[in-house]
Amino acid sequence: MQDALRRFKADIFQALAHPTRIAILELLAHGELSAGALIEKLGMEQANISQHLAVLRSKQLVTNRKAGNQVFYSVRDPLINDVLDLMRLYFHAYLKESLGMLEHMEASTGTAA
Amino acid sequence: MQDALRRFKADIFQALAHPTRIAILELLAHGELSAGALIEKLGMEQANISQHLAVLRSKQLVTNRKAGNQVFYSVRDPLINDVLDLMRLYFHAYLKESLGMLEHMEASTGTAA
DNA sequence: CTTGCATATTCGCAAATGCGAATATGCAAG
DNA sequence: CTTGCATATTCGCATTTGCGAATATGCAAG
Repeated sequence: MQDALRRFKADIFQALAHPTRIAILELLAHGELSAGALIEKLGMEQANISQHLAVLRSKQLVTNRKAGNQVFYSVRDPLINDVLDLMRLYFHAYLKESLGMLEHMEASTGTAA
Repeated sequence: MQDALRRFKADIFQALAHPTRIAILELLAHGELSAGALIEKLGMEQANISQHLAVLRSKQLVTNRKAGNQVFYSVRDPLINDVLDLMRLYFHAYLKESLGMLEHMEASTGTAA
């Protein structure tokens, strides 16, 4: 049971583990978009985006609504946006630390030639 | 730049995208543990755990402290625990929904034979 | 029914991942 | 220096992933 839970989490993380899929979710954070709109905004191959959408669908991270010719996607649970926001915080902390490390290195090696 | 950020996030999620690595981080949430302790608690191959620790190290999710013969690991930034906690929330929401769906199905098909 | 558009799926194929077996490294005791 | 323990790395090998090209599906207009 404990293990099933971890597999579940790992599956979700796996679905998030691609820059294009993160971009899709971030674009959808503001509201639903058609597949075509996503393809245009991301400037990538149609098949590629469709495949990534299939991954997000299979893990139930997005839902889709068909309207005539088009398919509109939206994030199923806003908690996912919270996770992405937390990652943004994490990135900033990390970045600050990296910059601090850089400054420290420059200070100790001497900035002037 | 936007893209670099997404690659960064995707890399972190990728590191989280394995049940064993999630288990490691959850065990470390309460404090540092030696590699040996992790191996024992998880009951898996030594090489396997060591490989997973290498992944977590390479993404800087954990730090290690060497003490004589042993190596002690700890999570570098507690924010990662927050991410895992959020995932727990997500899982519970998801589970409740799944159960709700199940109940609904049973109700509409009729529980009695 | 045919044509055309939006989207999804399938098909190789290259690259990445996960695993255990085997081997290497590094420290510490004798 | 040798021996032994704790941990890390390397080596095949099987599985999974990501991609574009090609093809399929489904709806809507004529």
